[in-house]
Amino acid sequence: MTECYIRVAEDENEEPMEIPSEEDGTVLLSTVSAQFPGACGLRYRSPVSQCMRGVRLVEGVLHAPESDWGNLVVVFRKMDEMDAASAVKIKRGVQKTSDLIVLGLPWKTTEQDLKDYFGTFGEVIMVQVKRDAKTGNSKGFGFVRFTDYETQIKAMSQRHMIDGRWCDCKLPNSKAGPDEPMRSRKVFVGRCTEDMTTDELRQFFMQYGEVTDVFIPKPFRAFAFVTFADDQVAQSLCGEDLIIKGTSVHISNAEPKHNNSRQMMDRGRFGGFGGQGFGSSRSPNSNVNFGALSLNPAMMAAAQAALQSSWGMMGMLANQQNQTAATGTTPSGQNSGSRDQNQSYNTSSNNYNTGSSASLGWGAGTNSGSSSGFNAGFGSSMETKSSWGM
DNA sequence: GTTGAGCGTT
Repeated sequence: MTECYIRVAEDENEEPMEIPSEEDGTVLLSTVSAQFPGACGLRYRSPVSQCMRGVRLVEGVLHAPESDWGNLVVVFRKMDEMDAASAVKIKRGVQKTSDLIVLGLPWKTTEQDLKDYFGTFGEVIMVQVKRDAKTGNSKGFGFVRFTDYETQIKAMSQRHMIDGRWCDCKLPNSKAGPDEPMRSRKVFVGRCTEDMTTDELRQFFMQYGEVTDVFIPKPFRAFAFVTFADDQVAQSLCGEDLIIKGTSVHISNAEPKHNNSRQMMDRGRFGGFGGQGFGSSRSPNSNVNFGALSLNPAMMAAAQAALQSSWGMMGMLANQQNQTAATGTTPSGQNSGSRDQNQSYNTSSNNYNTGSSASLGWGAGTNSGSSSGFNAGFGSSMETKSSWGM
């Protein structure tokens, strides 16, 4: 077999592109993804069954279907609802406006002046001039909020001559975090194993986009942070369970350190899941209440993983299902059983952060030597987490 | 009754 070109398209109706095969007649997935970013495989329509058939993929090498390659269609990583969901997420994030601080205002400038001036850029929905409470004198700065994000971008991109002074219009420091939590370039990687190195994580996550930083807390805590150059790449991975070195890790938002679990719940992130009843009967005989349980570091980290984002708990539950399914088909797991691979989660309440009444359950096989309460242990672990300064 | 880099009483 000699090198030839095979025809590949994004869709059956699209014009195909020719990409080279290897000398042995196979095609490298990397060759495909070089032309079709995000590609993870190929498929074709079987002349026999008229169904779409997947092309065999082994270790990054695509093997020709039957006798030769016909017209191939690229399979992209996570189609349909995930792409749609992340597209919506991204769109929402981009369109969201925030208050802008206006610095350098003349003392005499009023809110009406601000509204008149910024109204020439686009619809204004809020203006403020900050004043001294007693004297009523302007402090020389204020805030403005536009309806449209495009207007906000325009306003921030230039200086403003207002009542005879040059003023700046920028994102206030106070709104850098909580207002736009979905636009982080950093993701939280839960359920890491100790043998994963920063280099390996970097290598792995490179496939999704440029990685600018990998941070693994020491000593080992079963999670890591990966920062991408592009926030959209980071966001597109959130909620995913990815397999690294045979271990399923869970990707979620890297929340700012001030976002503790209490704040997250008060913000109503868990509210939408109320009534769905997270598996209160999933493992009825293997649940241990936190109140009488001491957590080892990996479990502690797993708990943090759950609280890192609104998807964390869902992810852990989903993963538990995956794990259960996986152990059924895999003779011997690749993970040492001492870690968090075989624990079960359980809650009969949506109130995750109350001490004794919370009924988060952990699987059997945990060390229960100490009698320190969950609140104490968890509280200190959150303190530790804060000290890493995300 | 002043001032000129900053960061929002409600």
